[in-house]
Amino acid sequence: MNMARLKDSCKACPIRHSAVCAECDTDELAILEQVKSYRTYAPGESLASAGEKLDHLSSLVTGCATMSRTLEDGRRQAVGLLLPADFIGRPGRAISLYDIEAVSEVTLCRFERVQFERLVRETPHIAARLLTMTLDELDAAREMAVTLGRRTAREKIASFLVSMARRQTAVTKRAVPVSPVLLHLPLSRQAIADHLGLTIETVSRQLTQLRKSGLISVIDSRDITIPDFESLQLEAGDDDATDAP
Amino acid sequence: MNMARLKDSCKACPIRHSAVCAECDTDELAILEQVKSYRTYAPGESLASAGEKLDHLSSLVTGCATMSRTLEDGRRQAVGLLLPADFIGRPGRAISLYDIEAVSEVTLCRFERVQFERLVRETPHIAARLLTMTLDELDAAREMAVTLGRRTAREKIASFLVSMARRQTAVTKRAVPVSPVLLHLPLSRQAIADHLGLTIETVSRQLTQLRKSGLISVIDSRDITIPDFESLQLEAGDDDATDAP
DNA sequence: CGGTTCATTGAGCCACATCAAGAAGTGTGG
DNA sequence: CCACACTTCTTGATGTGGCTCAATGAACCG
Repeated sequence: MNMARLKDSCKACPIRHSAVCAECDTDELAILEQVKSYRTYAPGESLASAGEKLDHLSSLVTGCATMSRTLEDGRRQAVGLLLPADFIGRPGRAISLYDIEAVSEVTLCRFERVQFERLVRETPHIAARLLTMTLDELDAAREMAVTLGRRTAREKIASFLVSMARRQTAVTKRAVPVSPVLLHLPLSRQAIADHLGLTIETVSRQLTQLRKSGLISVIDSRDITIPDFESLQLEAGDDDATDAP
Repeated sequence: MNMARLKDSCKACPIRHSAVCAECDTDELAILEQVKSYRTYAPGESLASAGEKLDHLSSLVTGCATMSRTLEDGRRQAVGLLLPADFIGRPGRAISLYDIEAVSEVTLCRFERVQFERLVRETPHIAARLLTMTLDELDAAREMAVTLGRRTAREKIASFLVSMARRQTAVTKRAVPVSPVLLHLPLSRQAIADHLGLTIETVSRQLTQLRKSGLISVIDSRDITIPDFESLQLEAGDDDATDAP
């Protein structure tokens, strides 16, 4: 990661056109550049803890992180998977409701809370983009609720893979994944289980079931190919356009 | 419902200080009054359908509605329970992702989509309030995901009752429910099951279990009392402050 | 008072969890 | 280079929480 280059200019930033700053013009970007700061985290490192203060709001620039809650007896449920351009933290609330943990090495573009909250108030382009992004996250969270509440283990795994493939192609600017899809999973089996409300064993078993059904082929534990994307979508019971704008 | 009075003035509106218009000043309210219209729906009536156009954005003024998705084979998962002051529809997207159905008689305060989207752009007080409300909904949706993914049937029922009690007292302006809590459930057993990812039979059984444990007492199928609110919270595995501002 | 809807309760079953044992990869130290 | 520990994933055997199927009860209503 070339930090110097990131610091120099928002124009070279890989998430310039998709993060909370996406709608900003040159002048507004200049303001952001004055107050932003970067920080990197190692895999496994904590970016925030449930119940504790979070005094920076950030955009995730590179890497991957999970947002989750752990119940007192150790049960863990993930509520979000953070990829580049995703926003971390809630304006107006200093206490995080969730644990946020780096999955791979993560770089954040950070703003101090009070400064960012002023920016939201005074910069309509930021406020508007933040609203759009929050509405998108709300859709994603509700879609997650449908999956967690009513889909079978097999459908959960299939829809997780479909969703990951969609987000992966969203980054590379293509509208829709084209078969065969080569998919890299940033998450361990345990992390996938935490996202889907399953156990690690069930995740493993369902993946081998999907493989035996010919819906995926497994390269190694973190990489699979999807020979026919539409078939996998059908398997997910996926009838919507979650990632539509 | 005295429609004439509702139409006359936003000042008499029961959700004046909690809906999307909460932060508006007198001038802004005057603009809203020009473009708003009311509509009532009978119990069971549809306010929106997944995949279909929704050309009004609304605030729910009185009554109760559910937001849900039904899979092709009939499985249904609710993703939200709409109570007075809640907002319906998404600025920027004309197609509803969910079915919205009146549970009791519902009154909406409606705005035509294009007009409202202009208001959001030109009225910072509305944009700001909408952002806050969306962030609150996002928190609620994520909390729901934790419940759906990792809590047992008993915990799901307990946390549902706790959440309903909190929202009920939020309306009456008290900060926190005081024991004993008298709670009215606007939902049928089937609707509760749809919210919690359970069957109607499991909902019924868990309610009688909670009753036998002395955590609730059942007046009739829609009304219960909670003798000790804190005990029920413990039963829910509830360690957070979901409804905090 | 029969018909309809909604809730409760019981009996049996199944999808997924739990428990347990390898297998495969990865890093460390000798 | 191997030996060993450690982590992650897979696979099998067994258990169980909640679902399915079925019957009964309770409230409402024409």
